[in-house]
Amino acid sequence: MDSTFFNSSNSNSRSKQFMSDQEENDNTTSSTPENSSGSPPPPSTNFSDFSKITSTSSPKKSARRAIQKRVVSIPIKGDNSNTPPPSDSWAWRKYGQKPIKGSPYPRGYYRCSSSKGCPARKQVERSRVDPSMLVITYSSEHNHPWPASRNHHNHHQSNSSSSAAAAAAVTNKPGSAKTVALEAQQPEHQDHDPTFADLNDESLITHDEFGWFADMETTSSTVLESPIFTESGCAGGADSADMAAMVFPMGEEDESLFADLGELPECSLVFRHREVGPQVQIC
DNA sequence: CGGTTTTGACCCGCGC
DNA sequence: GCGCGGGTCAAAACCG
Repeated sequence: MDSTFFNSSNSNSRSKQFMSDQEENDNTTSSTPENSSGSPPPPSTNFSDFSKITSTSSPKKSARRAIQKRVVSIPIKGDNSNTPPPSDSWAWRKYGQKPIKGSPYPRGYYRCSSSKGCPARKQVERSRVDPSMLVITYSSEHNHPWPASRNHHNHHQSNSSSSAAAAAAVTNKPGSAKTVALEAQQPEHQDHDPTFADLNDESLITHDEFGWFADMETTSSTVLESPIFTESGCAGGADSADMAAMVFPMGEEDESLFADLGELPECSLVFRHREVGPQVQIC
């Protein structure tokens, strides 16, 4: 099914691909001139998970292909240990689950099934620091198009994807909020990649290739009242700057997008890579 | 019947 | 060099 996706990487480096990509991504996203210059290590707060992804750098990895990632942290109402991942309008197929050391909760691995060859993947896990937080990491290759119609897929998956349906149910829980951290990855030599640059500007993230990314961002752009963010973001203040994440309010357009998402909670927090420090908004 | 989930095994990078 | 941890594969089971 996803043969196309996997064909992009050799069997020998299947796992490496993703791992290295993350690292590359980290490198890329955290190496922006503004950020790299004396940027302190990520806060060792609830964002520990994000830190690994957004701040860690691994220069040794050569550029291969761009991988964009977004990390979404969603406060979950209730503390069900079997909380399914929130729906994000795309169909996801779970392809693995692994217990994470240091965390009583396993991490689920999902692959986009909205369309053949969909390179997107996401990891869903409970925050080890705050079990009430669900951390979702979205990732996709830079040059791979994202399913054009999320709405369509969303509806579609509702019928065929139990996980998606379940996820929606979860996110529909009133009072729940989401924290979203997204990050993008790209080859080292593409520091100025226009597309990637867009990632630093929510208003421009609308390219087809990154339509999903833009959508994701928008989708997760709702503000949120995140314990995590409250602690490290608000309290942390400066140290959260290197988190390369920021929060931005959800505008009407965002809401429109959210409309079709439905499953997203009233509040969500978005972390983005940007030279600007994170912003915190509480709804 | 097609697609998804579950779960054990395998692979690989990293740290010691 | 070895062990650990994380990510993915693949087969079987499950579900609508």
